[in-house]
Amino acid sequence: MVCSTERLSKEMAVDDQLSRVFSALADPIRRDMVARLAVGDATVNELAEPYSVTVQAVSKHLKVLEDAGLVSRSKQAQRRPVHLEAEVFDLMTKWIERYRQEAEQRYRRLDAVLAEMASEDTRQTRVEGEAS
Amino acid sequence: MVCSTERLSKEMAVDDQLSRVFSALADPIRRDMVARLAVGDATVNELAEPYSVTVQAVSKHLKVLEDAGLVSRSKQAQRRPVHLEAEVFDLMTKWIERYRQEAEQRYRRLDAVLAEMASEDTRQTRVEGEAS
DNA sequence: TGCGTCTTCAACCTTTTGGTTGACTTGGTT
DNA sequence: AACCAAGTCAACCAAAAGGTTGAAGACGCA
Repeated sequence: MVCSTERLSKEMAVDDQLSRVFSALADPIRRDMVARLAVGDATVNELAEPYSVTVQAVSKHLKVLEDAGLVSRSKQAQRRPVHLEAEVFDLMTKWIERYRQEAEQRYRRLDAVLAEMASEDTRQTRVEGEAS
Repeated sequence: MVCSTERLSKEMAVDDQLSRVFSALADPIRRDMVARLAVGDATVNELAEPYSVTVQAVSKHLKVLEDAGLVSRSKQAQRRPVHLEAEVFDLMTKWIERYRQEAEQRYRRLDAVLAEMASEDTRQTRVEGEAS
């Protein structure tokens, strides 16, 4: 296995982004904003409207989402329309699916082993029963 | 749309668990432990070994993972084997896929609109070019 | 130019998080 | 009984997160 510094730094970078993405979506308000943005782009004020927090707080939330790569912001006069970037979701999905599948495979293997043991137990019991 | 208190509380409960799961996986050490547990169950000491933190810290991390429903712990003498629970991953996957798909559909629609506009532009340009 | 709107920046506060050390519980071992 | 090993609990600490208010920057419009 190659362990060059580039690879290491790349791994760490991925790790960091994964941390940022998960962390960004750990907040209900930010998840809600993502849901809103899936419908269409929106300005900061529009995004702030449903919540009982200040616009400044929403601006901070958007910065978190942007740093995670979940969202991008363009310029339209004094407006700053926010756009959802769907690609980053793949990063998470890949990570999740990987370990979910491993865990499930292991579960199935364990199931098979248990079934095997159970059938051996019955055989054993039968023999013992015949012996006594 | 039904807005009974049961439904609301259930929605909030789901929301909370989603927050806990995302939050739990936002930490690199905890993600690493999940990766380790996908291979097989492990004790607290085994899990702590690779990291330069105390066992107590790892114990706390495990509590976070457990509260998120990502992990369960049984008793074996003084050991406390940790087991990965794969089902919770579905909760995240569903959430992610939902909004990713919406965003991508929207992107495709936008693409179509832009293509339409582009072809109209070319037609326009051609007409202008012929006129000048 | 001056005004109003949209947005961000800066300073501050409180709560949460991730870590530490030290004491305690629990269950095997000798 | 004495001891050791695995984990957890409790108290504490520093840094980060999420929120607030107040000021400032950027742009359109009268």
